[in-house]
Amino acid sequence: MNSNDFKRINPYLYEIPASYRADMRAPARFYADAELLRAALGDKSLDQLVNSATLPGIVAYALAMPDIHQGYGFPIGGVVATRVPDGVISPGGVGYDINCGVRLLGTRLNREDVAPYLDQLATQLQRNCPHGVGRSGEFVLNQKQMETVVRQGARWALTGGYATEEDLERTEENGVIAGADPAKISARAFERARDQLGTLGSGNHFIEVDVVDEIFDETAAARMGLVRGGVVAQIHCGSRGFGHQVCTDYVARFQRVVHQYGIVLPDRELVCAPLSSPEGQDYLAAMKGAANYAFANRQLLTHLIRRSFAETLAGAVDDHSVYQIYDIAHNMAKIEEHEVDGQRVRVCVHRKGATRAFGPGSPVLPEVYRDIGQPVLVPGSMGTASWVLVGTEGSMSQSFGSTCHGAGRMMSRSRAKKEVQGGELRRKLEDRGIRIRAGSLAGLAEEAPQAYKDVDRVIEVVHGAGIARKVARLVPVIVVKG
DNA sequence: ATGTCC
Repeated sequence: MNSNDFKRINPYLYEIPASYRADMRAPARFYADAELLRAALGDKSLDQLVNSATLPGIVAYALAMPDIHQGYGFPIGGVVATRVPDGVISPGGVGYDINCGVRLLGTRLNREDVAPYLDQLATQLQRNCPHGVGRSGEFVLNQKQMETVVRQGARWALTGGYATEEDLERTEENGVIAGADPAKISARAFERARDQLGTLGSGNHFIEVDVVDEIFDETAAARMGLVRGGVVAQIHCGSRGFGHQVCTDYVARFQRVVHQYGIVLPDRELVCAPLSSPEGQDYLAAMKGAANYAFANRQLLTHLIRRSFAETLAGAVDDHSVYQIYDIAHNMAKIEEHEVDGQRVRVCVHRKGATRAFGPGSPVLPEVYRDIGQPVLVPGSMGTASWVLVGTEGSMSQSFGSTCHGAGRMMSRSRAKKEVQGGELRRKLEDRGIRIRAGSLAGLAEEAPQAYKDVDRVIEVVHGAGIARKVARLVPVIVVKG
């Protein structure tokens, strides 16, 4: 594949026609500029995008966001909507980290308030928030409690005083997706995850403290309590070993039956089952359970962040309270209604490394955000900016209410580890005034900013294409990683 | 992403 295979629809959108390959059931569209197109041609992600356009029941087109990169079967940064009930659902279209997502927390503090306490705050955050591969935390659940988390998501955390009603209201789906069924989740998944709630994990997961660097939409920013120089905190993590095991289990189960449904796959990793099949329905119920676990996980991390702010700042500042701005998923499949060619259609929207971005007026948004559109949280690579956006009418009409999710990896983990020295990277970031707390220097090297695309460029594309609108740009002052 | 191979 090369750039000649693409038709340029507008300055921010390319298309591969369905005639490109005989097995495509729809065209493939890629939101990008010339440089991001060149970057994406460096791995298999665009071939994976074309593969995803062969799925039975696909509606309109397969979509790729500007931060696309290679994933399991599907590209990370892909959006595929399949028709209900005759389309398919694919675990690879969701990803191994089910409901990996981002939570943004606000404070009443500004940069000057926290400046003297940044080292102490960084240390407390690292101490309080368990991090690293396989790491367990202080919340150890029995089977019954786990099943409650599966059914209730972040709402489960109300009972222990780890959540407020406002936190839940300001979470996608109010922090709980209906229809989760613990009976569809394996004993092994439960065993792996019962001591992992309220833990960060590793890889690109992080907790950050950021300062608002620039405001682009005063009205929307004010609604979220964002002011220039204001301090916010960000959580990026997912469902830990729980979602991973659910995905593993269902990929194996789907592989055993996919041939029975007469589905021909260009890549084994694209394995799927009809939405109406027992396998499809069971996966959906299990995936919802893992998604609810992830919402609960980010909720408990919120509790630990509040504890860290209190321990560091109580008595030192007037108000150290931490409130929820929003929490979004970027690895999920959801049944939604969208308008396609003037018709309302029910579809299963697979968003893998893509964020829901519902526009103004959507009834699923909390009242405080209904007229500005859904907040969209886009973390950049380590040490670079992160963005707050809102969903638009354009995302609703063009991209099944979806937009990008991050900077997008450009260099493999192994290459980054070879080319980047973790200790040196940490020094460089610390020299720029960013407090780094990293569990592993090798892990830090894998997340080096040079291994990622330029998040500001990614944002220019989605903003320019109209599938999200800029609200605020954030820059980090503390980064905590596994 | 992931008890980075039950």
